[in-house]
Amino acid sequence: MEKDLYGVCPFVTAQKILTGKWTLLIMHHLNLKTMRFSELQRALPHLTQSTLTKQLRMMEGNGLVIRTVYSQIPPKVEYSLSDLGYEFKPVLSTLETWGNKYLDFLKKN
Amino acid sequence: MEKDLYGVCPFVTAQKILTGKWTLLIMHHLNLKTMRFSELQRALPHLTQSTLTKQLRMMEGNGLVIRTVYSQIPPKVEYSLSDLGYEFKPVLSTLETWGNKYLDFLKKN
DNA sequence: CTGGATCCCTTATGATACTG
DNA sequence: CAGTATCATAAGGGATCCAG
Repeated sequence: MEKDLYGVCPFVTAQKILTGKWTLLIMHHLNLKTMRFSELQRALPHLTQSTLTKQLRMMEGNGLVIRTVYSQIPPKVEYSLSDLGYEFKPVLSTLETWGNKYLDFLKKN
Repeated sequence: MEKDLYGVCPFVTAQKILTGKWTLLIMHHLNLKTMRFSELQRALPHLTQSTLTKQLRMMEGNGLVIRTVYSQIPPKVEYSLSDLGYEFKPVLSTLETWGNKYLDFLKKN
């Protein structure tokens, strides 16, 4: 990832990482456990295969996710969080709490 | 905001809210204090006027921001966080921490 | 000062079909 | 099983100009 002038602000940086429409959801699942590609697909039925692949590639490129390939037939690929990815956990927690408050808010309105 | 089937998950909800490229940054500033439109512009020199307006309208629509108009010449409009917006504060804190870790990571690589 | 109205462009996302 | 390739579309963001 390039380091431009805007990139010195933690919020701008965070925002960049979170742009992907499914990033948070994938982070959440991988935070619970390492998963295979097909497991992620089942857990996220609203993504197409190609979209999921792109998201994972992006997250891998950003250093959030580690991709482990087992050379065998049939192929097996596992996705897990990097150290940086695990450090994201507090954000997931607070975000989950807030997301639920927001859902309550929506119900009342 | 519509309530579709996906909207029962706090992460999906949160992701929707955070899609805006500048949402986090605006939240951060408004979390510190109520600001006028022109103050926000100065604080965020990389947004055009029209983009800032759109972002704020979106955040207002999402219930994060409150827009107060003072009927006077010249016009004065203040933006502040709603209760829901203030409850977002823990997310901002954890995100800031993580963003800084990420920046450190980038420096080393 | 605070925005509205347009037009344009890039990027993100999705559908579909094919492959080692 | 885990992708790739291609094509199509949609949405977000930005530039510019106008206005109460």
